[in-house]
Amino acid sequence: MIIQEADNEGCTSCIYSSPIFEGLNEEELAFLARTSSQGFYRKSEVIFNENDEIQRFCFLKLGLLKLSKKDEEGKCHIINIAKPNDCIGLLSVFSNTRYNYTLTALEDSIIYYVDLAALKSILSENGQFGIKMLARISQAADKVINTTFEINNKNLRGRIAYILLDFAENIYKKNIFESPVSRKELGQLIGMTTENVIRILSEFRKDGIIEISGKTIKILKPDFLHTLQRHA
Amino acid sequence: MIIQEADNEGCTSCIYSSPIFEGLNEEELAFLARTSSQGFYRKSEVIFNENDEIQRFCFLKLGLLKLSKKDEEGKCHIINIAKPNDCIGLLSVFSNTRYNYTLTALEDSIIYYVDLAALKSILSENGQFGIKMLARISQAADKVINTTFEINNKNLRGRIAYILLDFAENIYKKNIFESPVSRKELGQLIGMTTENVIRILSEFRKDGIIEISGKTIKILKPDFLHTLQRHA
DNA sequence: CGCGGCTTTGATGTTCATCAAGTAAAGTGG
DNA sequence: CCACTTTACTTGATGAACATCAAAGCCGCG
Repeated sequence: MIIQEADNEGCTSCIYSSPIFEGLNEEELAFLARTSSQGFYRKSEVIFNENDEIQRFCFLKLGLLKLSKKDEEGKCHIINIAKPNDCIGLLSVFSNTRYNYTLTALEDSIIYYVDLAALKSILSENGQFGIKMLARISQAADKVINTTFEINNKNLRGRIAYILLDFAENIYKKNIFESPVSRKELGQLIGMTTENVIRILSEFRKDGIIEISGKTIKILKPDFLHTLQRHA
Repeated sequence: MIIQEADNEGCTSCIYSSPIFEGLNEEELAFLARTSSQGFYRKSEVIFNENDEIQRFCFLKLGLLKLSKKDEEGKCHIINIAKPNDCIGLLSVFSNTRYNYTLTALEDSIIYYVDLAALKSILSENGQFGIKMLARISQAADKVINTTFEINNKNLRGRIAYILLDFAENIYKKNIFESPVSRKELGQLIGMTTENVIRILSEFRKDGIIEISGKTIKILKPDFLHTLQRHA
């Protein structure tokens, strides 16, 4: 990982252009930019670990990340996949001093860091900005809770259908894409064993619902997946 | 349900004494109190429904509530149980215009309502208060996410152990208590069928781990439940 | 007092995890 | 760059855990 200081090219302008900081005035933006930095991470690099101390507020500029957590038996579960402009660890930043989750890059990623104290100082002066942050945090939490809810109420076929559609519709906006995660990680994401992920993907392939070649997945019958997902 | 206006006895002082509004000055508290009201609900009364419009910020003064949601097949799931001073629907208030969940009283309950616009106006002026709200919302979300996570990773025995300990340790702070929910609701809360809830409770009773008489549950061997909960 | 919902127990069946075993791919060190 | 090791992927067979179905007693409520 490489960290660049704030004054280098790119970083300042990214604070300025981020939708997260929309509504802040020139002075506030400049103040934030002075305490900010950016990190470049390669695919599969760990950005922070469960239980690491929270020092900075961070958000994803480019790439794709996974938020994961180990259960009592040491088995890993993926809580969420973060897309650009998602505030990462949003759920812990204001309430905890340590992360509840481990953050790992699924693709090469760029992350912007803002000093927490600086952010809080802006927040304490600018209530409107605070309200926006409340909305943002609230939405992020809702999303995690809802996704978990939906996945839990589906059988295995429904879960695979759900996640394939999620990738196609929300992340890649295309019916053909490279899966950002391995079969094993897919299992960790939707709560099933690797073997069953593979079995059901194969089944969908044989049934002509999808095409698979390695990590590339093409959805041939999205409507069919929608039905599966809804009913199961 | 009965709604009392702000100026009646009790309500104003409750805004003043609530930990949620700690740190607000006299003027701010008075402003909030002017737009506030309280509602009394009987056990099993519905306070709001999934998809109702959000008009007010509310928090539980006294009693116990359940937050529930129906899945696509119409099956009900309990997302969370709210205790006094929990901000209710906290997860939707700042991001949505409608509730994601249905709120129902599990015991006779008193709820305080604060006008959302009034709250936002305070928030926009008082950034420190906003930061506290961020922490609070963040904590509430964390709690829901963590609980769901833990329950999902346990087998049925572990889930029953978990929820019995949760009631005993976090809600009633006693090893003997009246279950606030029916067997059916227990199932909805920890994701299992009513039949299996009953089966496992009976098993625990036969094994001398608990005593049951109707809704009254006495935990005889809490250590045993802790072990069960951890390992399964 | 009778009806509907809650509770309980037993029998049955399905879904899914686990185990096993083999191939392919990807990373590692000499 | 090749041998080696590890990790990912795949398929099949088995068994356990859990849901579903059925039936009967219980309780509260109108």
